[in-house]
Amino acid sequence: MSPGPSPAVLHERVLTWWDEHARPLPWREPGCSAWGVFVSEVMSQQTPIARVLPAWQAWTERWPTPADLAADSPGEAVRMWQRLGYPRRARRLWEAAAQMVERHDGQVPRTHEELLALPGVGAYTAAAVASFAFGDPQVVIDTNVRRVLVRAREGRAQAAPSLTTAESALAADSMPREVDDANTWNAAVMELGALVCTARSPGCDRCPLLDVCAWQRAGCPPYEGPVRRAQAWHGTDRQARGALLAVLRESAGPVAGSALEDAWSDAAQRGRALRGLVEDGLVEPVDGGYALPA
DNA sequence: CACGCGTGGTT
DNA sequence: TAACCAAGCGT
Repeated sequence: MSPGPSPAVLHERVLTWWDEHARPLPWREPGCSAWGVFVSEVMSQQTPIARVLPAWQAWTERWPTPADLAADSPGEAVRMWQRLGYPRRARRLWEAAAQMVERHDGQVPRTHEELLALPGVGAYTAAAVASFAFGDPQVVIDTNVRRVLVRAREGRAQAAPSLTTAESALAADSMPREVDDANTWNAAVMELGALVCTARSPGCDRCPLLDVCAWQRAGCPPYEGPVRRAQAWHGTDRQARGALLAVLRESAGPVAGSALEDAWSDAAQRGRALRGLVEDGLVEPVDGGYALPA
C-alpha cells in the first residue's frame, strides 16, 4: 500500500525526537488547566505560536476559568484578542465559556462530542483538547500532521487542499496503540511539522525520519495537484473589517461614525463591513456611533 | 465543498 | 515586493 515506513518505526523516531526537541510551551506544563489548553488551541487556529504566547498569558491571567471570562463582556474578549487575527474566534471563545458555565458546571467538557458542540470548536480542536487536556487519544489532524504523514508515508510533497477520507484513515492508522504514547504522538507529529517538516523549506537534514521518509526516498518530487487560489487581501471587505475593528479595539469607549470614516474611506464598503461586524457580534451600534459589544 | 474570515513574518 | 504561510471554523 504505502511505500513509507511502518508506524512502529515512525513512533520510535518521532517520540524520541520529541523528548529532545519539544518546545516548553506553557500550555504543555503538567499543571496547566484544561481551560488553558482550550484557550491555547483556539488562539493557535491559523495563528503562529510566537504571537499566541503573550496573548495567552494575558488571557489566562485575567480569566483563569471559563466563569471568569463568561462574567466579563464579549467586547472585552474582542479587545483582549488584540491583533491575533480572525476576531470571531474571540467572540466564539467567550460564547464557549458561557456554555461551559451553563451546561458543564463551569468546566471544559471532556468528551470529543461535547467539545465539538461548542462554538468555534471543530474536529481538530475537539480532538486536540480531548487528547492534550484529558488524555483521551483522539486522532488529531491538523495541517502539520497531514504534511508529515503525506510526506513520510506516501511520498508526496504536500497534502490535498482539503482533508480527504484517505488522509483521515492514514492518520488513524499511524496512531500508537498505547494511550500515553498516542497522546504524545499527537503533540509530537504536530511539533515535527511545525519545526522541521515545514511547508516552505523543510529541515530534512535534521529530521529524525530522513532515512525512512517515503518522500525523501522518492527524491523529493514536487507537488502535483490542484492549487488553492491565494487569498486576496488589499481592498477586500476583510481588510476593511480589520481596519474598523482596530479603531474600536484601541478606543476605551464608543467611537463616532466619523472616526470610522478615517479608518476606511469607501462608504459602501465601510457600511458593508460594519454590518458584517455587527452580525458577527463583534461590534454594536450605539447612540451616535459604534462600540465593542457590552 | 469552496469560500470568507485577520494579521504579520518570511521568502 | 507580492505571494506564501501559520495548531481551522462555519456556512
